[in-house]
Amino acid sequence: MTTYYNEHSKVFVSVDCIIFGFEDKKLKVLLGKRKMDPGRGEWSLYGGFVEENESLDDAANRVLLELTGLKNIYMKQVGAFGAIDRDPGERVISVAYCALINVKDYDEELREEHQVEWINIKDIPELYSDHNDMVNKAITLLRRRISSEPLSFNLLPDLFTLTQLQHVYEAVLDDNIDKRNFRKRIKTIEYIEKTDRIDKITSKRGAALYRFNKEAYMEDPIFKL
Amino acid sequence: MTTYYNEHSKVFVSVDCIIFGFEDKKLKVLLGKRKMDPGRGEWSLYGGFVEENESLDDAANRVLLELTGLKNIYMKQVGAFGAIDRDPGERVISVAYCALINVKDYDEELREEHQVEWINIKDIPELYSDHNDMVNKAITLLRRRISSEPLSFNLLPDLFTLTQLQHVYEAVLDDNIDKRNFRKRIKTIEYIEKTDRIDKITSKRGAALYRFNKEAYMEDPIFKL
DNA sequence: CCAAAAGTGTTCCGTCTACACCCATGG
DNA sequence: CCATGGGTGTAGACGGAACACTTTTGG
Repeated sequence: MTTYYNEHSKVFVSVDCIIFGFEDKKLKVLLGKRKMDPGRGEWSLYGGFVEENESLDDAANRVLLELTGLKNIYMKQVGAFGAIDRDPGERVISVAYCALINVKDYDEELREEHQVEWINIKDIPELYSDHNDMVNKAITLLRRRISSEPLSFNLLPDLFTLTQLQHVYEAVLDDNIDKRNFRKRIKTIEYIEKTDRIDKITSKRGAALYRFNKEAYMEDPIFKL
Repeated sequence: MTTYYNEHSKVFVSVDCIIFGFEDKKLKVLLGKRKMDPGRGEWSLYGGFVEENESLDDAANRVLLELTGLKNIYMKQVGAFGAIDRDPGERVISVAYCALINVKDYDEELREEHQVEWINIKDIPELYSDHNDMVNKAITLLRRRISSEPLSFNLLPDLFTLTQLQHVYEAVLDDNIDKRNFRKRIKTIEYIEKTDRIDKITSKRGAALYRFNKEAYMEDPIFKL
């Protein structure tokens, strides 16, 4: 093996996942208590080390799969965190990734098995290492992007009501939205399609179910809400 | 030394700098030909390895200082690049950083000594490894941010004319801007202050010089242009 | 005297915001 | 029959876009 860079030092690289879910009209993050040293017992994001045979993105997807059993999930890099002493054990540079999942797709047993919990973003405790910074940066990015990219649908089932969709925006942006104005805007977006299905769970009258037509969006990928 | 993570592998981590400058009404990037193997002779960003005694941000600032002699420069992380084979030599994960400098602050001799050149972003050649991806991502971020953060001033001298400022926006956004509308918006921004100095270099009539009052901005850091 | 860049207002149009009532149904 | 959430339109305010001429002065 040719060794070009021997005079330099190698470091551990990890990935940490900020996994967002939407439940009970609130934006939540998956957090657990660390099951290893250093930092055993502290609240923490779920993460893992990057191995030789995988890219950063692959590592993030593997970690997400390990935890949730879910594949082909929306994931985006949040940034690299590289303070010297960020990890109390050894030098570890970590790359944070943000994922958006539909809470109902996550098997409850698997969640309990990994001992992670959905924590409201307004009630996030002090976390291990710099994980609070990671979560805050992820929230900032999510807020900035949710109005210019069709991200919200990742937090909902395939079929959703307009009220649910509005609640997602209200939870992410932490602000109230006028119902009529919201629905007016949705009507102008062709690829948010009304289906003939009716949701009777959350209302007596029943609410029309909509779907995001990804193919139609892809033909003209412009999103503004 | 306690070793917690021995079962995992370490990798080299580098930083690469996308250094933007504004010259001749154009947005440019500092590029040079690689002076080491692998990839010797290929066009490339300027970079360096992250050492044990420095954070990622420190490493990026050190590399920038090595190249330009400049300190306290606006720098922002662009993202981590971690494909397995991105470096043809060995596994190297690289974190890209974007810097904005005033071209006139960069000593020409130092520039020639390092054999780097200002290349118009419209004429960027094929670059080493994934450096084209890094540059493209940096440009995308810069475009997104220049209208909501006071970045443009970093590309200009302390005193600048409104025409110069407009040219910066036109170069970054690659679009023409209406002069009257532009100046109207500038007038509403209190912390872009007209000075009593006149620039007689680029016009016979002379143009008023303005400055960005960072202290005034910091008191109420809202920027919208 | 003329070329070259600086400087300056108004009108129009589209977009965003505020706002309140009726509808359908399950219990 | 009533409590609960679903669904609908209009008017006024505001902000962005289009647009052309006068001023100054060095050469």
